[in-house]
Amino acid sequence: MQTDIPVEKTPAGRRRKRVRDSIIAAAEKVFAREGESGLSIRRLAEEIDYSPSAIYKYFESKEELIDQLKEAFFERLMDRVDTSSNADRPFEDRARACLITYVETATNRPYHYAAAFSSIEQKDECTPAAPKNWDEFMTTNKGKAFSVLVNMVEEGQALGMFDRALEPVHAAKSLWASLHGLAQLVIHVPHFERLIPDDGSATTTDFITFHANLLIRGLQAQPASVAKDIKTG
Amino acid sequence: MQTDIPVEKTPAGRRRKRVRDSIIAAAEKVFAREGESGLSIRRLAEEIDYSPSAIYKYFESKEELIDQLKEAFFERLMDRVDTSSNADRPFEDRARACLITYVETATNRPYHYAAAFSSIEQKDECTPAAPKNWDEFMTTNKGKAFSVLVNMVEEGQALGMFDRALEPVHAAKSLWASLHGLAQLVIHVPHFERLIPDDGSATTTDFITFHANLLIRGLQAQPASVAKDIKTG
DNA sequence: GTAGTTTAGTGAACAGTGTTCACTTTTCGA
DNA sequence: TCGAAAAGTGAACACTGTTCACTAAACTAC
Repeated sequence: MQTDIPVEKTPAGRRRKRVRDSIIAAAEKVFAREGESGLSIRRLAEEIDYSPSAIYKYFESKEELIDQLKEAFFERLMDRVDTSSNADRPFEDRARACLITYVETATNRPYHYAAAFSSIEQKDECTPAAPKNWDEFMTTNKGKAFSVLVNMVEEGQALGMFDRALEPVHAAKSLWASLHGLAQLVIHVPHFERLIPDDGSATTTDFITFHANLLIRGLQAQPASVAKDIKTG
Repeated sequence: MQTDIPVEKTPAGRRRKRVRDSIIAAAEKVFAREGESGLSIRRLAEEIDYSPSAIYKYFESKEELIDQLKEAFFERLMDRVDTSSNADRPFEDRARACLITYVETATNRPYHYAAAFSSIEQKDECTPAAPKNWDEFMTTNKGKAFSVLVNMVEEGQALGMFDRALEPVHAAKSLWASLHGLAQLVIHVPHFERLIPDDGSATTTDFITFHANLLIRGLQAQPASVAKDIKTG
């Protein structure tokens, strides 16, 4: 029983990988459509024509399986955000695109994104897997996605477009929170984008753009009288 | 079986209310400490010394019970945000306090706040309870909390402190998203406030204040060259 | 090629969940 | 006091994740 990453070059190893992948594929299919509550081990087993207990030869628990889905999703998210922040365009366009990509990728796979933030921090030390310090966090896909934001802030500051008084990591955390929040509201609040008194026909994309513009505005260099209000830590 | 709001002036009615409240109290106690996963009907029944099926004489389902907890929490949230936005202080202080109160109240009851946004919108019409239009939403406690934000934006615009080019409801939605996101990250990302490369000693409150300041900055009146970027819908 | 040891896969079972339903007991109004 | 309505119960149903003894296949070493 070796569910991690050892050599898989022997025929048996390939066969094992094939089965494992088929489990993940089936799980992905169900999960994307119905989320965590729709995905049961027994249903999964039925879908791939194995017995429920067989799955436990490939994954230690349901949680580990779902963690794989979440990590894979975050890798994708990180990749897309990174790509759009490296495009060959003026900085402000790239910055905006980067923010918009984050929210759109998240909302396109609502169950994945929602599940990725569904566990709650326990104040005790019962979850040893949680990255405690900065370096550990930065090896996570979440951490990598976050570092894209930090780089973006720093580049904006270097260009003189963003306020240099802002601590880049703080500003990036603030940005992350704002993006995350919009994604969550779009996912969890029914018809969030249509929540307008006169029932305007604004699309989700329109509002995401509006939000991104507002965030960028907050980061921009300000008259001294305003900027001095911001404490950097 | 009448689980809603009829007259409760008769002795039997009072007794019924007492039992119902004791169920809610027990549920609240467990839920605040362990969240939805720790709260089972059987455990709840044990705690109040009734049989599990007795609970179904008072609540139609576990979901209805939890919905009550969530609504009560949101009423409290709304109340606190409203209070801090009506204090006798300069506008900017009130605005900041209002934003900070939202996040702090949310993070003080992590399971309540997380649970309040845990259901996912179904594109079909399977959830008839979801408020579809603006007016219906505004009768919700969520809606009322939201309207506090709208009022705040409008007051800031009237005072000339916030950019009048911003559509108030859009700006409020953007604000809500940013606050919601910070609350969620603090709740769901372990040690979010301590996520600093040099392990600075910034507290959660410090960061919430930083975030609020940044948001207010984004709303403030801008030079025309910047403000024209914002589309209002 | 055969013996022995891993590995793959299974079915039954355990402990738990929300929920229902026939049933008894209590309460209360006429 | 009688009868109806409500309160409360225990057993059962259909699920869930997970474990474990067990068999069947596959690989390693002689």
